[in-house]
Amino acid sequence: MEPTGYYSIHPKFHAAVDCIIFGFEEGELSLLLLQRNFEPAKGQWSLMGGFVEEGESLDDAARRVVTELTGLDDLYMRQVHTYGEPDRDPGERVLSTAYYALVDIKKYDRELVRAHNAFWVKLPAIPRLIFDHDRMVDDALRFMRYQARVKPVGINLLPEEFTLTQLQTLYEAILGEPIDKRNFRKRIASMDYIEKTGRIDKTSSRKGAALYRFNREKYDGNFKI
Amino acid sequence: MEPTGYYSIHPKFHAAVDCIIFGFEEGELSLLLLQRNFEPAKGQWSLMGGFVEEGESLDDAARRVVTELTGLDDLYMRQVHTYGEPDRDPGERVLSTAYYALVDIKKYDRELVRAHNAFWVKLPAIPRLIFDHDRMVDDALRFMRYQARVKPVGINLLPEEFTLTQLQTLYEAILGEPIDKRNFRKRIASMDYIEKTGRIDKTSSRKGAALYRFNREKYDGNFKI
DNA sequence: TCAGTTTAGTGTACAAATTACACTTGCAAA
DNA sequence: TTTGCAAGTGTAATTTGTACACTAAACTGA
Repeated sequence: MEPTGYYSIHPKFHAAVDCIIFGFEEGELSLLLLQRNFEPAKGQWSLMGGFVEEGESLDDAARRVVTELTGLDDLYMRQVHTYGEPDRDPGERVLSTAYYALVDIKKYDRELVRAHNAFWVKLPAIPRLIFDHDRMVDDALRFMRYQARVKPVGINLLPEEFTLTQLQTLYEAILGEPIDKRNFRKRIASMDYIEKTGRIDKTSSRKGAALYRFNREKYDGNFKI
Repeated sequence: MEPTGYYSIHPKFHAAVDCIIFGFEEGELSLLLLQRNFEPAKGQWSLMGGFVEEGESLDDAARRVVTELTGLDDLYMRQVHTYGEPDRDPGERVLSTAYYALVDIKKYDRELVRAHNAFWVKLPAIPRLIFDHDRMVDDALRFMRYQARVKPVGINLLPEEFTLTQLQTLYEAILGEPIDKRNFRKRIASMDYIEKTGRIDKTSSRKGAALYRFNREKYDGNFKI
């Protein structure tokens, strides 16, 4: 179609994806981080990442990388930002696109995670990360918080069925502030796409708590931004 | 530092930036678009774009590209998204990062724009664009609208000093809906970082309208979101 | 000079949304 | 049967957002 010479006078670069993998447990957000037992930056902490391959879209690369580490498919992932400073990777020039992923922390493949020398680290205890990964985490967290304020994305961090107390604790963790229980439940009650399953969770209280579920069809029908 | 072999087994890609350049005139948002008199896709409409060069960051590349076209420096620009589908450019594989820029439409360099065969096109009249540039415009517009709702970014589309009527017309154009004049002025009055200059604009009314200015120091001091 | 035209500028009442706040219920274990 | 524990529930006050119409100033042209 076009003369390939048009493109070939311009440089090419490695393209990578780095994934900020969020989990939720014990009332706190966690990240799945690698203590790198491989080069470059062996021994240091980093995000899970990987290079984009021929014929693979950025989104697919990000998905592949998270699946490689967790064994999970069907992930909620969103692109955050692309980092393109010439010296951001001290080895060679690499353009890296950050994605965040939301994961049900009960479900990941422990073997795969162990094999990668990866660990869930609670947010306040995040160690210093290599390159510009600290900044990626900041940006992803800000973006995820924004999205959680306007869409029920956080639900992807919980199991299929969850109690309202779990949901509230999750939102407190995401937003970083306590929420009034009655106001919270009033708001949830007004969302018809969060519906009672009729089943009861007995693990965390003697009385038992009603289990709820996210109804995607009802939600998509409403599309309140 | 690291063995370069680590990187070299992975493919490299062209990296481009494409810029959604917004202007504001006669109560409407416009985009600065190219009617391409060069390959590829000669004859079709596209965004202004360019390849990322060695040693140049993504942000710098986007800035350079907009400056090449408009002669303007000191631009308000934000990264929108990176598009990485393998076949998005039918010529060769190119990863493209979209940026939006806000430009005072009174100030650009007409010679440069003419030389590039570029034209300001009002939003509702945007033609079909090449590749995935339509989607880039959609995404940029959505992102810019969101930002305009929470920060006074739109002010970058106006001259240094502006009347409240201009500002209201701008926000009506950005949000795509009419705004009540009294409520609008009430809201602006509560923002101490939009301050009267004491000067009067006589061009658009016999009575004359007070000129206002954005005070960055006061705004940064407040950091409301 | 006076009537007409044009845009700037101003306040109040109502509705809606958000916030603050404390006790009762049901169940199981001791 | 008593105790402990988390689940579940309503109302009043405040804040925020929305609807709405006239006067003021200055120039123009008859």
